Amino acid sequence: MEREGSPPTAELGRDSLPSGQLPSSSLTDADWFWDENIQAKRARVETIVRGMCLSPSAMLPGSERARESSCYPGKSRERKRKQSLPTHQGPQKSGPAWDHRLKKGGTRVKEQLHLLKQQLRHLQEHVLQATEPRAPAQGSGGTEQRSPPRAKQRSNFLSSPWTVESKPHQNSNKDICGAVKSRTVEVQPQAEEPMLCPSGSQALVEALRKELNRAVSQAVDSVLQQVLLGPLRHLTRQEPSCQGLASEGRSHASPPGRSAHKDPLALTTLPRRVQPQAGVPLGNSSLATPLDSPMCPVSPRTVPKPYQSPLANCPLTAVPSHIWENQILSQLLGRGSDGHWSGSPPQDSLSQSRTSPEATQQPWVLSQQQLPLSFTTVHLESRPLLPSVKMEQASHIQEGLSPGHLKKAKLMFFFARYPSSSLLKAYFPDVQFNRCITSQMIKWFSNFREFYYIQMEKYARQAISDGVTNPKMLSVLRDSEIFRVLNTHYNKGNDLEVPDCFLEIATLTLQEFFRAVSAGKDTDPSWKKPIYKIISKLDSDIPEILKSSNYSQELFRS
DNA sequence: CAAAGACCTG
DNA sequence: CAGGTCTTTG
Repeated sequence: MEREGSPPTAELGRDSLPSGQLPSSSLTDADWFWDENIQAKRARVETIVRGMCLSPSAMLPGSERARESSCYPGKSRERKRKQSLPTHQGPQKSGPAWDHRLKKGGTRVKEQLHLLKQQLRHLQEHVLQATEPRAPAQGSGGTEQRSPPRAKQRSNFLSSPWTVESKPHQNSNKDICGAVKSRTVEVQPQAEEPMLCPSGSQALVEALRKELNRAVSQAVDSVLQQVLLGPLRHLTRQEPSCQGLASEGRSHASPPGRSAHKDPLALTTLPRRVQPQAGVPLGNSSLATPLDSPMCPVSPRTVPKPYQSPLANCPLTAVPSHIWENQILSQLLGRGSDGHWSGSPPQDSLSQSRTSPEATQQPWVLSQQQLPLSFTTVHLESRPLLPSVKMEQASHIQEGLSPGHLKKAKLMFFFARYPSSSLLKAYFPDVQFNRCITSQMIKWFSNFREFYYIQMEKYARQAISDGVTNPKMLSVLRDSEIFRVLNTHYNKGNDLEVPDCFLEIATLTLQEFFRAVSAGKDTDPSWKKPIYKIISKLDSDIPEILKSSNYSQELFRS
């Protein structure tokens, strides 16, 4: 009872920021090198194939969005602390020797590679068959534009005054949602491109065939390497602009007590270092509707829908491809591998950044934007071709929790502060839940909240001592100091663009703390409880992409 | 009384 | 972040 009031206040001095830390270095040189290398390969393949058939303008949004996160904020990152998770998981720890797996997997994978190659060849033939009859019919005139402009997605981040100014380095999230891109699957849709070829010129077809062959082989190689080295590194890139789509239609829930804050200044949370840029209406944009992007729908604490309507614009709901991809990788992997080659130093990242926009695309994203019909066709068609190797699809279900899981949990915190255990289970399909695991995860979120509330209280008090009187003056914007702190804590690697809904919640929380403290409520031992209660009702739906088990792995490696 | 959380500590 | 304690809740 009594311990509630005192302790937090003690350290609320504005100086006690948990900053000044080092980046947790988890990338090995080898990882880097291979990744770049493979990216380059992919790029070439894609370029070739596309160059053959597509009118250049067709699918490119026009800007190449450099997604290389090369320039991290020189800022201090979190304390580098070993992520001690998998180690001491007490009871249900299975301590597999990872390197073993790798070795064994090596040969097996090779065999599978051959298999794959063959199968892909089959696929090509299918493709050609599909192409030839069609080409003459089409004639040279009818190259229609098959890619609806992707402006819609882009507008989200482009139009955001804050995104632009506050996080120039955060470019991991350009496209729409969707997260994982699979080298394997990706090639296939490309292979369908010939349909677009204007004329039925034999030469073209012939050339195409050659290139296809080459491309496919390369792609397979790439996949193999990837799989052996760092399966999912950089594979996923969260696209938050879609979170809103994950739910019904309430794009704009405004919980009671939440209102638009139109104050031109967000004093406390706007650190001195922020100079409003010309033309960027910093504060006057209402927090409630910062972007045209949908807000996270605030959902009452209900059971998460296991599957969102596939009718949503957001391709991330294309679950099938997802699973599909899992299967492929699983097969190649045999089981998750953790191989680290020792290799050459990193290479130029130029080639990569050049092509990164496409490289970042996900198969199912492509499918909707660029390959309306063909993708599904190929996709379905090719499926049976693959594996003679059946594999338990949910292959890498592990018992312990990996650092990747932790990362993912943190990202999830942006959407849900109080996830139920069932929600957690739904979002960690690759985790074998038991009592310990569950409580550990719950504990994680408990810790997350702790940090969160401490920060909120701290900044609220700071605002008060700074002379702020109107809670509406407070808001958490992307350039706020508190935002930086939070982002650093929950999203170190900028794996995800912090969703606007989180900013809203944070703002609200901040204001609530402000009100409470300035009203002197903090003398009450349990004065925070009402705030907790409010916040606990404001969890949003979590984007489906986060559900992917691959996502954890990807995060693991990055 | 058990479970869920907050809070404290290391 | 994990462990432990203490409260609260149902």
